[in-house]
Amino acid sequence: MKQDKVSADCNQQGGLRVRDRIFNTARELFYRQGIRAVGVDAIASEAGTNKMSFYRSFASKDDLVAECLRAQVAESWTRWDAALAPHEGDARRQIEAVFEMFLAKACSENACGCPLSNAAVELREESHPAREVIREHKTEMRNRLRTLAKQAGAADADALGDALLLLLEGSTATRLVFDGRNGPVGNALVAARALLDACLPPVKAPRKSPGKSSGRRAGA
Amino acid sequence: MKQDKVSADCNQQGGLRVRDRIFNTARELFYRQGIRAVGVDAIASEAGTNKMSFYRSFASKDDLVAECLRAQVAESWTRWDAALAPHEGDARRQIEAVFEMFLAKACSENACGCPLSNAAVELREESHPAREVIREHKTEMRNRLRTLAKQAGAADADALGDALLLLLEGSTATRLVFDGRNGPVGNALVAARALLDACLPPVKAPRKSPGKSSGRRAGA
DNA sequence: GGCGTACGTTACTGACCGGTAACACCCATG
DNA sequence: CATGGGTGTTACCGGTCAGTAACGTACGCC
Repeated sequence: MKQDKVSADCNQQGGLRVRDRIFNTARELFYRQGIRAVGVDAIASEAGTNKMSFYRSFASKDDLVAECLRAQVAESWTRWDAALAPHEGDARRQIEAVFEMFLAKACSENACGCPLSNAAVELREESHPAREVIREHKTEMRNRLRTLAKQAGAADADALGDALLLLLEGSTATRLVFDGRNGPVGNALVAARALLDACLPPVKAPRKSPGKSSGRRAGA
Repeated sequence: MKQDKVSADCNQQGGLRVRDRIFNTARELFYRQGIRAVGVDAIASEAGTNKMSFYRSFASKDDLVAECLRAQVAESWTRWDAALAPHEGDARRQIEAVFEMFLAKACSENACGCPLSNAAVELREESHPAREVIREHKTEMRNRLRTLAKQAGAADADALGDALLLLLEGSTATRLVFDGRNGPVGNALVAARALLDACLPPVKAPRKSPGKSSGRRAGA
């Protein structure tokens, strides 16, 4: 009756199918306002459609939530691998690179924590389909950091990997309270560097000029 | 009509007034299941009373939430001060003590994160009365850690304090996903010790035997 | 006894929630 | 032209939410 389809979507999602518009809108709203705070009606209307079309594309809200988190996981690993790639073979530099990438996201304007960790707070029922996604992702993250720590030559790689994970999780968590510029996340990178300096063996004859490997002040 | 008052409260809150029973029940339910997941009806009936008595004691659910968090803040600082007291004058030992206390709580069975941080995830509206409580508490925590770092002689005390805060926040946050025994929180203390060793000047003639100050493996 | 305080009980409001039914319409494909 | 898939529209369901009104009752205190 009133199918505009060219306008109506205030968000710039012109050519996308309804399902994708709903999906993108849901991810944004869930992240910004919280999962429980956003109803399917709000998602649908914000996506320029209605609730009926929502349920033609998704079996339930819970399913949509799980799928949004799965997409988040995939994007997260894409960024992760992209950060590692330029420093193949230098595990310590890879750790620093993944920290830089991660913290840049966490610090960015409008960031409000980790979508997965936030979902873990909001969705406590063990039966929720999102919980498996969350646990799997965090476990994988932990394993990857421990592996990197081992490759970097840490004596207790598991402890170092866990320490790095705690710094990362703390960084995203504090962003729900503190500013991105003046908050404690601004010191996460120097903390990681200090930890790496303390737990890793001294640099063993790198190929390049050995004096400037860890750029800024490494003392704190 | 049916006022039992001696039984009816399955939880052992026999002699307490209705207001206190509601308050305690609400804190427990909010923490365990999440704030948005718990309605006033559930709180009232779990406290052995009804919704009408709820609204005779509290102006609104949001008010109750804020008051629960304020109580959490007060208890938190009580534990904090109790942890510091035995080591007056030894700031580094105080930091370790507060970490031990904090992590013991975070690791304990049935722990599921920090009530304040969890509330920050669930209650995103800036106007919510809980947000001020949360921000104030986390800021105070940051300041105290920075002060302790300075007293311990850190060159960059602000950075060290922030690093410690990130470790603490990460520890509570990961407890919503990982087990208390096998999770990364188990390595938070060694991480903190490594950080302290790296950022603090070497021990300057302590009174006691200097060889065993940092008990376990300090190298991480 | 009178009275006030604290509390229980029932019933209700209006809003919102997740989810569904039925129907109309556009448009591409055959 | 006919068909069918994708979509918009309206109306509805049962349930839950936060919050309120009105009334009844137990008990302590003067």
